[in-house]
Amino acid sequence: MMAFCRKLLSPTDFLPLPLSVQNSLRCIELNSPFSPKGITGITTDLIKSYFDEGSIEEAHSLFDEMPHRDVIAWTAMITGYTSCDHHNRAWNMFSYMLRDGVKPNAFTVSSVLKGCKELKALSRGKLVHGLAIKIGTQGSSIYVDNALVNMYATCCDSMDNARLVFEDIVTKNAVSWTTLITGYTHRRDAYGGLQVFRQMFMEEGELSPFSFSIAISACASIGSSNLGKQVHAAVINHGFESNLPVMNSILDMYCRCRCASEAKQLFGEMTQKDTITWNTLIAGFETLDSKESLCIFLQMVAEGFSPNGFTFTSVIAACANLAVLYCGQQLHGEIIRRGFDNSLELSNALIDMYAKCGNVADSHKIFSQMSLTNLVSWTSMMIGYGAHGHGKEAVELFNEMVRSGIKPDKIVFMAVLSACSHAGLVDEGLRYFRLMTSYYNVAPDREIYGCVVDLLGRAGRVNEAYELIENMPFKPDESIWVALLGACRKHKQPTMGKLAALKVLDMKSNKAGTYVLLSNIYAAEGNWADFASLRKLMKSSKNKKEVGRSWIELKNQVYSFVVGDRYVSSNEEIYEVLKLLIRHMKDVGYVLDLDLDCFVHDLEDET
DNA sequence: GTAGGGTTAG
Repeated sequence: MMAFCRKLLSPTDFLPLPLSVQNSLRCIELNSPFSPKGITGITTDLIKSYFDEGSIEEAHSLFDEMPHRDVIAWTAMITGYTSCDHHNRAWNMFSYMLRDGVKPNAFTVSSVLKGCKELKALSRGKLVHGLAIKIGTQGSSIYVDNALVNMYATCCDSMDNARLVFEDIVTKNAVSWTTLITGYTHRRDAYGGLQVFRQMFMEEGELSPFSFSIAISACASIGSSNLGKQVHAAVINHGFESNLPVMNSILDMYCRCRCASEAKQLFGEMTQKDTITWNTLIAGFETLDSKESLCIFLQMVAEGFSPNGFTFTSVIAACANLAVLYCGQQLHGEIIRRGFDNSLELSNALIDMYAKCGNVADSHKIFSQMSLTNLVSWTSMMIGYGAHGHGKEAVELFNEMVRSGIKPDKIVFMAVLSACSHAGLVDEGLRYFRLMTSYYNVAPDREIYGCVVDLLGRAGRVNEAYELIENMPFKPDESIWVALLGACRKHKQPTMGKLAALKVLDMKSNKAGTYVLLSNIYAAEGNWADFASLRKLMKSSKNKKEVGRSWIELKNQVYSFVVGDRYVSSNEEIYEVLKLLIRHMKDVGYVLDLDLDCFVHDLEDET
């Protein structure tokens, strides 16, 4: 015992120790040897300090040396391990505690349940639930009840249990409500979450800003600005407008519901802003208007806010969307200067950016230099290869990924199938389509079938593509027929093309492009009666084909233009570059597809 | 001396 105290009080330990631990030791000095906490209490205090500083091993050895460990000390260890994401060590501590005959209290039970929740370990959670009933903590501690709801709401297939425990809570507090709403929302049942949110008002439950943020995030996840606006109004009515996380989630909701002007207005009216506010707007505009997203980024820096990894991930994605290589490279330099270049997510965004800017070699350079990769890194690299027609490299990368132990998901299969499709590796692609279910146990969905239709269609195997559509376990949607129609157009298959076009129009799709393609087919087969009636229909419905837009980056400025654009034509330098590009395309053997494209443009001019 | 819920990435 004396040796233990001497170790604790040794002045040589003071200097390298974290500040909070030093403070605890000073407290011992002040109180020792007649500390009111007792030596066990002071040591527990120290253990907590070590965990707070992330010094796990120090906390562990201190606990090992404790001559007497009470329930509070054990619980501090369990909580400490849980806070450092060492959930299995927390569970082991709990087992040792029970083995030592120490009776857990409500603090212990709620901490252990949190660990079960993090591990999504339902069976362990159920054991603890049983124990909680046995020792009488369920129903007597709101912390235990809420932790049970949280554990069941997070584990798979146990939402009913979460609901049962929740309904049994006599005095539900704000945490109980928020936990249940979060449970539904995080398992992608936004309507379920919003229903509980509504129930909370009806039962006059305790309101808190937390429940408002999660309800808003539920509205965002279903893209309902209508519901989002209602919750926004409730936020104002209940005086939560001054809560920054709530306002940030409303901003995110407007962005994700594609309400750009509402988002901009709210942002302008917000009196308080933090990095998350800026990042939310920048990330939101990355998909809504990438150029604007870059402008907001400049504004953020000008106003003295420090961009972080999230910020750079969004602006790099914006550069990818705009295909502005020079801008992306400058930002990459800034990322390295600021030391964010070892971020996994950011490296993934850079792989995508370089590939979309036509520089797949630099994508690979980033990919190969990454110390840590995940499924997204491999997928981004495969998408990059696929888009550049390097199907073989994409397939090799897929095999390498599987060898490295990463389990493929649906999206990586889409990347491989698309890469095979663009490189004409039809049989290779079909092999992966088969392996997907038979070997990798990934269920193909409608989008995967769309990829396979595209794979067959691009190669001109339109009949096989049609057969696949007819036999797939889903009702074909518009995009699948559009893919087949595109293939028929490319391979000049008017009969199948007519069928696909009629299917698209059957789906009440008012896509003018489909009308144009169908009328082209009628014209080509000399069916002038149908051609004329379709053109009449197009004129009456005022359908206009969305204009195809191209862009060119010149001297750090992006110019966007459409066919016959006078603005671009008047800029001599751009015109010269375009002429150069066309000459280069002809030199490498590209033949302009004039017959159909001119027809489309003629029609556009007329409508 | 030990316990809880929310907002930003293929």
